Amino acid sequence: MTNHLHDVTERLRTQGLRVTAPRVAVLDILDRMPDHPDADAIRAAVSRRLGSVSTQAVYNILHTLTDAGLLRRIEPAGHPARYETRVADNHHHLICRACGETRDVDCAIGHAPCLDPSESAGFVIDEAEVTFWGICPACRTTESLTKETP
Amino acid sequence: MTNHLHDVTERLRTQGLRVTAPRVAVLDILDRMPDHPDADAIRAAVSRRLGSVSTQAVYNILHTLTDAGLLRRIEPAGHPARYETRVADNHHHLICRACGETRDVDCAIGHAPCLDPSESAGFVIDEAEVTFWGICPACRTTESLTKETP
DNA sequence: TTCTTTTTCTTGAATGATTCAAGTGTGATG
DNA sequence: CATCACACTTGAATCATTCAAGAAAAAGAA
Repeated sequence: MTNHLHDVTERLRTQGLRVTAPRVAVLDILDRMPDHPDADAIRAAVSRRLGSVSTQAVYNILHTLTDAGLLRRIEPAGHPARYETRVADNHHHLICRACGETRDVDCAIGHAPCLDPSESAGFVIDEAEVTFWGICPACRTTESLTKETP
Repeated sequence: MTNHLHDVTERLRTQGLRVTAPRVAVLDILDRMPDHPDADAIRAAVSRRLGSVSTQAVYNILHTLTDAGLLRRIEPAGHPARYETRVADNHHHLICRACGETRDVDCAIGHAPCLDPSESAGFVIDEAEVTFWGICPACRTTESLTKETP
C-alpha cells in the first residue's frame, strides 16, 4: 500500500507534475476502482479519504492527468465522462445504455491502432475508438420486470 | 423536388408519424446536408425555410425521428449531437477533434454488426460503434499557422 | 529551516446543450 | 367539419462542466 502510493507519486513526478494529496488520491483510487467511475464518484471517493475536495479540483486534476497521459477519459453519449488508469494498451469499451456501466473489452482485431478507415478524407487520424453498446445484466433484469408489470 | 418531399412524407407515414411542416423540413434538409449538422444548424435551416421554428420543436422532432429509426444521432465527445438520415446501412464516422466536422466512413471490416467483442460480460449488445478521431484538413492548417506564430 | 515563486486548490458564479412543463394550435380520423 | 390526440410554442430548469479570482501549499533556493 505504501508501495502503491510510492508508485503513484513516481508516475506524477515522471510527468513533471507536482505531487499533491488530491492528485495522489485520484490516481490511487482510480487504480483500485475497476468500474470506470465518473467525476462525481471520484470526488466522493477522494472526499472520503481526504475529508473534502472541491468539485473544481477534481475536474482540474482529471483534466491535468488526462493531458499528461496518466488517465484515459471515456465519454459515453448521454452519460457523464468516466475515467481509467489503463492507458498503456489499446482496448475498447462495452457500455450499458441504461445505467452507463462500463467494462473493458480487449481489442477484437489485431493491435493498435486496431482499425484503419477505408477513406481518411485528408484527416490526420490518431485514434480508432470502438464502443459496444448494450444493456448490462442488472438493467436487463430491471427492464423486463418493468415491462411485465403493466 | 416535389418527388423528394413526397418521399419524405411517405417515410413519416410509414412510421405512423403525423406529417407536419417542421418534420418534413427536418427530414428534407438532412437528406440534403452531407455534413451531419447539429440541432442548432438544423434549427437555422428549418427556420430559414419555414420562417421560424422553436428550438424545442427541433429537439422534439429529432428525438421522435431518431426513435422511429428515420434518423441516426451521432454524439461526439465534447461536441453537440449531430444527425444524419443514412440509417439503413452499417457505417462509422471520422470526426475532427478541433471543429467536430464529421464524415462518413464505410465499414472497414465486413458487415453489421461489424465487430464482436471478445467478452460480452453478460451484456446484450446491439451496436458496435466505431469512431475515428483526428484533425480535418482545415483545422490542421489553422493549427500549424497558430503554432508557427509565437 | 525559512523565504520566494509558481502552481494548485477553494469558492461561487457562468455556460451551453438539452430537457421539463403548461398552454395553444393543428393534422388525421369519423 | 367537428373532435381529439398529438405537435408546437414559450419560458424556465437541469446537469455536467468550465471560468475567474483569491487563498493555500509544493518545490527549489538561500
